[in-house]
Amino acid sequence: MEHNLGRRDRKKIASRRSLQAAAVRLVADRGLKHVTVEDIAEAADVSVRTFFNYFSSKEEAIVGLDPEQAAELRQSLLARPADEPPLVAVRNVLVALAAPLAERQEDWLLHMQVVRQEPSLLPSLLASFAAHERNLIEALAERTKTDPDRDLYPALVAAASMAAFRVAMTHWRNWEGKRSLAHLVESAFAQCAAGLPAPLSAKPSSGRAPAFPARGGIRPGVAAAPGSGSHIGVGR
Amino acid sequence: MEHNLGRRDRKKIASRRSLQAAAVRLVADRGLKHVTVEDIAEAADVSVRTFFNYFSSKEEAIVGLDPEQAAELRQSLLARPADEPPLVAVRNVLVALAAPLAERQEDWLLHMQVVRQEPSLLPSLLASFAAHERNLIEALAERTKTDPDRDLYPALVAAASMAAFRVAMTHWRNWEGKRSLAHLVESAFAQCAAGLPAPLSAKPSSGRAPAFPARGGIRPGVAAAPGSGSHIGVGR
DNA sequence: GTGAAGGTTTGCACACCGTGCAATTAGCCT
DNA sequence: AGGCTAATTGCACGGTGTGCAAACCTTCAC
Repeated sequence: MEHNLGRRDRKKIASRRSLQAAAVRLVADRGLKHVTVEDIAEAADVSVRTFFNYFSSKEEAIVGLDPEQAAELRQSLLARPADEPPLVAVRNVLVALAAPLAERQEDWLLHMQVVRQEPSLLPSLLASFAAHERNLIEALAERTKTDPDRDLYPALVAAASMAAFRVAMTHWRNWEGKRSLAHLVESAFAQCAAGLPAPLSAKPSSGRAPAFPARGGIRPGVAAAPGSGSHIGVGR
Repeated sequence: MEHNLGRRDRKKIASRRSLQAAAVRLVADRGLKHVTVEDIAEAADVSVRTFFNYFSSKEEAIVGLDPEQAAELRQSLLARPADEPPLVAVRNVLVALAAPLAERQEDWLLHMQVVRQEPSLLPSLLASFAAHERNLIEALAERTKTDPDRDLYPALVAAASMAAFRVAMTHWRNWEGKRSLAHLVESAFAQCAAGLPAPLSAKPSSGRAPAFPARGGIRPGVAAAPGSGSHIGVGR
């Protein structure tokens, strides 16, 4: 899949990967603030200037944003059978995307851990999500033959889908991979497709019964929940 | 509401507002790249160093992230009657929040226009959304008595709500305020609550006539090209 | 009113970031 | 081999963001 490329392009890919890996590794070790671009460049054995030929910032190197992945997602979505409702089609694509992701669990969990521990990476991360979302919107608009500038629908489905995926990823990390990512994604989509009814309350069949929780508490009793800090940095 | 503060605090607020206003105004004029922190500080008549006492970056000054607004949102949500389903409660809070926002349409549309024209602001903007989302998650978890670290539900509702609001805002801007923001928000939430069914199939009772003001002379340059290169600045 | 206490503003120094430019190096193709 | 093209590198330079200490307000107590 990468073997019909010349040495030049292979080196390029290698350099990029090397820089990304070095960035993640160093930041995991020392923390973002104690890693300079010079450090990363040195670890990848290239000049600082070359680093900036690949990435326009430290953050970008860590977040990654694979350009070919975008096109692939779009293709996958358009390839789904036309009789699938949009939300189902997106779900299937994302579930399929989750499989290979789960194979490299270790890498991804480390990656996500770094992002969690470094709030200042959040802006970049979310921006990359936004890029995927735009991609999704266009693909959905094409699929449903609606105008994304006039109609809420494609933007809504895309936003809800990304939200579902993001939430699933976050919980996957919280459980440290002990629950299947695909399962979490499916669960999230199922709840969205059901209109996000109140939990624990009434069965979906009868109307929105406001008859309420009664606080049965299905939650597993496992204590834990170390006070998850909720600092979010806005800015650089 | 601000009069029981000493002169000192009033000056602080004034400085902050002044800096924000100057930032937005200057960027709207010259473009982000041609505005330095020094320019902003000068326009607000404070030193550069003082600017950094208020904001940690240019971006933060523009995006804004009002700290008191967060607490207010949380309060509003907890104040909703307990028999409202979570999604409805959030919708009502956000619709209420949209009203005062629509009053200052001009300011907000300018603000949003600046953000749209400057993709490198997107990361910061999304991060501020994320901050609100975390806020929402905690409030929802409290309301539904679920553990946000173990249960998908509060995170899902929060994410979907923010998505609905964000999409509504975007479309509001696309229509330049010609459609009521509150209506758009309600419409978005209604579609979410219905589970985002495929469009065109079942028409809502009150048919939103898709007969649109055919793009006549409205806004020439805004809508970026169809092939809108999904370039999104990730990073600084 | 006066002065101490505590907060804010400011200048200065300094490290890091990100980019344009031009020279050099290395892969590619005939 | 030798020209062509693209990547790498060094250098210079302006902008960013922070620590520190001095100067400068408010506030409050006396």
